[in-house]
Amino acid sequence: MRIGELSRRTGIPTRLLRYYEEQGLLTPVRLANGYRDYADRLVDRVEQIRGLLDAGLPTRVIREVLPCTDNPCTITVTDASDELVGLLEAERDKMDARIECLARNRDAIAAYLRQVEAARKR
DNA sequence: ATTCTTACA
DNA sequence: TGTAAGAA
Repeated sequence: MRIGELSRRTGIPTRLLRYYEEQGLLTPVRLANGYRDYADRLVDRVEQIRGLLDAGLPTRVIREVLPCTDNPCTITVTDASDELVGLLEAERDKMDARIECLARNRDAIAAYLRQVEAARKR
């Protein structure tokens, strides 16, 4: 499929799909006319990338972790560099911190909503 | 009509 | 990330 269809199927603007390619996150083949040709399986890949990006991981880290997700993860475990491990540990900690922050805000909002509900019944 | 590249806000 | 210009 060409970039337009992939964009429709993933909800990601074509601008970003080209950007992901530039960052080495996607590697579509080229048609004779120069148009990018994306394999169907790349739809999942794009969703994968979105998830990681939304989680706050920088593209340089995703670039190294992604190949680990679609291939049999045997060789990847072997060549996990100390640097990558450190990067991922740092990302994990950031995620933990954000989860805690979100949980607090969620609880605060939930409490507020309960108050609103109680007030309406009276 | 679609996509491509490059460049700028 | 969004948008624009010019070419294919």
